[in-house]
Amino acid sequence: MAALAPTSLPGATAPIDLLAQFSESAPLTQSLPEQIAARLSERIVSGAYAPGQRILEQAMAAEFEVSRGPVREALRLLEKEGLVIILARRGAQVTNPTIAEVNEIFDIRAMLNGLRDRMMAESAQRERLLPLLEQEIAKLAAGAAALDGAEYIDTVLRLNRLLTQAAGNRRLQTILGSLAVQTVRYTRLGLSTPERRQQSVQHWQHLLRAIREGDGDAAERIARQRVLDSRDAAIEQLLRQQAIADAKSAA
Amino acid sequence: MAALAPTSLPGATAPIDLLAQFSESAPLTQSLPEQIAARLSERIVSGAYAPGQRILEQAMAAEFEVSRGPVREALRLLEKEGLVIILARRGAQVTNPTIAEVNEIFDIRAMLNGLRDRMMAESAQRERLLPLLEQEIAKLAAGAAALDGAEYIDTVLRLNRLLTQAAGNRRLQTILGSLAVQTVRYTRLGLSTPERRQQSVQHWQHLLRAIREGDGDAAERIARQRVLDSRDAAIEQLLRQQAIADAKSAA
DNA sequence: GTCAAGAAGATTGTTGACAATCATACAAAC
DNA sequence: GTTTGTATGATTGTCAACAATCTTCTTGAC
Repeated sequence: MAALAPTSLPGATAPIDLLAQFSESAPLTQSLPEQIAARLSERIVSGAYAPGQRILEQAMAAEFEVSRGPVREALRLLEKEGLVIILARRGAQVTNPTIAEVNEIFDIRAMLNGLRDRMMAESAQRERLLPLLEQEIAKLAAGAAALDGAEYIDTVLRLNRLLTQAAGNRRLQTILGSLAVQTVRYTRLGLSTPERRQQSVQHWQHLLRAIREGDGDAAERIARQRVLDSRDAAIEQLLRQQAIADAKSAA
Repeated sequence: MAALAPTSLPGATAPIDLLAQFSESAPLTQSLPEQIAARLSERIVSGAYAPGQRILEQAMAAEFEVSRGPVREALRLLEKEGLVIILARRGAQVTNPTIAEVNEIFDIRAMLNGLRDRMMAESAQRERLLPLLEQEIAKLAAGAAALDGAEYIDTVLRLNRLLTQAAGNRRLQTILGSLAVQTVRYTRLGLSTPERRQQSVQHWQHLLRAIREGDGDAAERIARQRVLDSRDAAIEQLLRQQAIADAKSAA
């Protein structure tokens, strides 16, 4: 009955599709729950759905013109990503991460990116990936000043996805993909300063050298530092958002 | 209609409940899908359901005397734990991890246990946990020779759970809990040798000292080494199981 | 004998309705 | 004035049936 084509959902506009962006191998046709999850993910990440806001199965089913079943499953997918929390008999609501929780996410990312980049440096077949990496990092270096915020972050995301896929650890891919969605939520709109970008580019270049030289220890150390630096930016961004929210509620 | 009491499922025997064992805070009444997931998890971990075996929604619904809805959701929970894989329009089947995938799981555990134990060592409130840790590790040291396989592993699991909960990183708890279920699948029946146990106890004691002294670097290094050692045991165990399975299929 | 095409059966995906539970508002008692 | 109990409405949990899809078996051609 309900069509399964990617853009079959009513009111579909931008096919940004954040979830698919990080999935290991995007299937040509997304399932209905996945399509719904992608749409909702977009709204949460963009801030259209505020933290704490409830998401009612009935209302979503009506809007997307499906029954509650697929919506239900979509909400479970979003829970896996950490974008909503589902309480028994109380339904789903948009998560409202504290500073502490954002710290936790970045701590985990720091460790797992370290593992990933160490694997990369110690992989026998890294030669094959090096040209691609060099190209992407060159793009990053060139665009550090030129690109706008969203483009810059997209480039970094692409770079990260490249490394994650190359590491060849499926479960690591899944976990990092899930954490990436959460990360994007706090960095996408964040205007990274030129200084921070400059430092980020330097980190990537150091990482590239470590991988080229097969230095796993260095690759891990650099990756870790890079994530912990980006954590600071995310925290700042979150504080700014919260300040705005507080000001609004006070007005 | 269907009762929700913990033992309401037909044919319920042992309330082992592996899933609840690793959940952050076991709710007093498990939901129907959770109960079903726990039962199926038991069967997969124990080997009653062989790798590759399909799990049909209809059949499970009939056996547990529920409709397919809760079974469906239970299977999604098991997928999250990595015990089954769900393919679109082809249903769920028990995962059949390769040596490479087990390696991947332990690699991730090594990193995240490292983070966890570093957090523990650097936590200001570690003083409060130290007596409990000392007690458990003493129990482990005393029982290294006396306890049987399952008891020994349970003690190690309890110790790990204690540390994971104490770290206070919810997402880390979730990820490590999920990985632990997978790990148990390959170590529960594995008869660790006395030598390996002895070495494991030593590692725990070294870790204890590092935590007591607040040495985060050491705690991380030791935790990592401990997991990588246990990885070897798991791989051996897996090879043995596969050899048995091969012999059976050849006969 | 092997391979391809088609039909039948099995299985998941989706739907709408009903049951159980929870949150809220209101009233009554202390 | 505060608190407790109750009734009502809202919302999720579960169910059984239907639709869509995949797998397997059979049939036929080369």
